[in-house]
Amino acid sequence: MSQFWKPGTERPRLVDDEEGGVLLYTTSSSSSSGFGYGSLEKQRQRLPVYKYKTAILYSVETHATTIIVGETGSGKTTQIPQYLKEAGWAEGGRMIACTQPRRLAVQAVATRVTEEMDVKLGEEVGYTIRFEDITNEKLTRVKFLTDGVLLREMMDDPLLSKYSVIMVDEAHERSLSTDILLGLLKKIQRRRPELRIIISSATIEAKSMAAFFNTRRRREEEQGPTKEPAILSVEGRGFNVEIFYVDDPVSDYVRSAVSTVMSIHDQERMGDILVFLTGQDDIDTAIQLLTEEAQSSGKQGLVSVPLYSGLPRADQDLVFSPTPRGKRKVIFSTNIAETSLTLEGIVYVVDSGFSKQRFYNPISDIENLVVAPISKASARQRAGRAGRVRPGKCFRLYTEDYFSNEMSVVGIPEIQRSNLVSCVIQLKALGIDNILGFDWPASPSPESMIRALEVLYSLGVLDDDAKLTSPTGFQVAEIPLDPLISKMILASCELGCSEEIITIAAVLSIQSIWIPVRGVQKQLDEAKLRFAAAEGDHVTFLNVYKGFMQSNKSSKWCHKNFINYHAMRKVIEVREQLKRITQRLGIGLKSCEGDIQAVKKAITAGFFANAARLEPFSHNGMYKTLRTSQEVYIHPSSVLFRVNPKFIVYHSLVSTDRQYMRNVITIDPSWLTEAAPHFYQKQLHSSIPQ
DNA sequence: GATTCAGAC
Repeated sequence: MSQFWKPGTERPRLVDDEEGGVLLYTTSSSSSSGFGYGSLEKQRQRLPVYKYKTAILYSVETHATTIIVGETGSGKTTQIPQYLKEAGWAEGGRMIACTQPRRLAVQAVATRVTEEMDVKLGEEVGYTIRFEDITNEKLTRVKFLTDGVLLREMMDDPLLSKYSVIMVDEAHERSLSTDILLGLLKKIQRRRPELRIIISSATIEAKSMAAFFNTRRRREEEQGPTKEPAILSVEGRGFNVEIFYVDDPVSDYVRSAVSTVMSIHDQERMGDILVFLTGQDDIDTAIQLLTEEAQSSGKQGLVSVPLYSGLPRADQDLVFSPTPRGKRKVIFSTNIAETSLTLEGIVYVVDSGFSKQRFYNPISDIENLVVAPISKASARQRAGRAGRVRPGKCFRLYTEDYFSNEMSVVGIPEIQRSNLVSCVIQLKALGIDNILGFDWPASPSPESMIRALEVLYSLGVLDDDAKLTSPTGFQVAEIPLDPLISKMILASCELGCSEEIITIAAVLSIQSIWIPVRGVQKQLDEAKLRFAAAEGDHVTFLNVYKGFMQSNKSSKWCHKNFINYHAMRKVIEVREQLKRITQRLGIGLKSCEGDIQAVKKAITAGFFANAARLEPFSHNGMYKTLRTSQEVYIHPSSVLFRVNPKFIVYHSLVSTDRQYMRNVITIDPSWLTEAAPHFYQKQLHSSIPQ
């Protein structure tokens, strides 16, 4: 698909864009290979953060916590770890850590810093992300890592004692793992007064971060660093972006976005356009509309490109290919372009004012994906995307009055919108007993916490005192997956089908192994039938995995069978990791040699709470969950769709117009009481006929 | 016969 590349020319490079996003250069002129040490050093000194070097180092020396407010392009991410290193914070066997929310950013920043320091990656400077540890225990002094990896490291070293300074980058994004990490770092600080924390954040969040880390008590005699956090601001290097609003609210933001693109193309000078929409549906509709309108009005020179994370890699690459001469590229994107990817050459931004967000309802225990208004912070971030190469313009498809008076200042932190089962078990594993009293940067609702505790208790992971059980609780915590999946893996060891179950676990932990196609639905269904198992989707995954391995992991084979090759590579990676972990836990892998009943019993051992029963006289395939008698249906993508077996266990619910069960297997209801007698005791004689 | 924003161990 990358037809814009000439063979033999350089492919795009990943380069840190100073804010955790990744900028993809396509021109060889920005390659650093042409620069010697001297000019790299000059480049470093030209970054805005350079002027603040002394102030930053002084503040870190004298304050337990320093908050750096750094705008786009300030250079904070690449420079501050180097300043700390130069100032001696990595001496005496200590290390400097810098966390990022995203893997790609970790790799890009680490690579950039090794170039600037003229060292080899994995020696003095290294990085760790899942599946990839490019560090050397003896040599590495500056380490970049995802915040999720740092959380995992705490399981072995709860006080993170090998680090002298921990810099948490992009804290304003308030991702789940960043918030957990911040809460834990505050606790560690009390035990390790010598530890320094640097939090880099956007303006809007700085004050609340400072309040959170302010542990100074009145009249307290202070020793060591000041407890009250310091706040330092570093200006960015973005260009000015002029903001335009609509006069009246728009009723259809997709249509409105398309007509805005048309008028930009008509009236504004050259430069690419980035349009923020909510999902694949919006994006496909918008591209179709734009094509039609351009055709009917005879306008030429527009090249529209979709961008969302589920897009196959080859199609994603189109976004980074240089815009052909005399053409204007229009990128229709989800939120992926707001923080995760930085696009070069964008001069105009069209902001719909919406994004899809996950919300969790602890009462019904259902996670929903809904189109919701974005925050002011997001709107500013989106607008900023227009000012990276020259002054730009941002067209907001909402009124100025709405922006000023109705938009919330910041979004709801992820921790308040999520199922907390994984989070709670992680805290428990770190010895935090009083989960409900944990000091968070933003507290999740008590209902969510209690629901998580209930689920973990029902899995046998927590005991009556809400302490981790031994060995089950500790083992489940050790496995980096949803605790329900981890429990399934542990059960499979006893049932002698762990070889099969870790394959299923790996498939369930990635989005989808099928190619997301529209229009060729029929072929996809036929391909699926080749692997379909009467027992259900999980067993079907085993058939797919077997076929993939027999094809010698062939991408051609995947293509032929409508299977996502990259997803299968990931399945293999996760599976390898699970293999290592089970070995470490001392539970060997065993195959059940085709005894599918054992496999289904293991699945039931983890997912017994997700059991449903077909309504006796249902003509439309209506099921009711055994636990809450909720109305649910088998998802049309399941191999058991329209088969409608009497009793099933599902992996997850997706709710649209109905509640659909995704990934289901048939079960014998007696396995439920076998797997979780405590859970199904009451229902034993009422809802489960024996 | 209907779809899943983004991210991570």
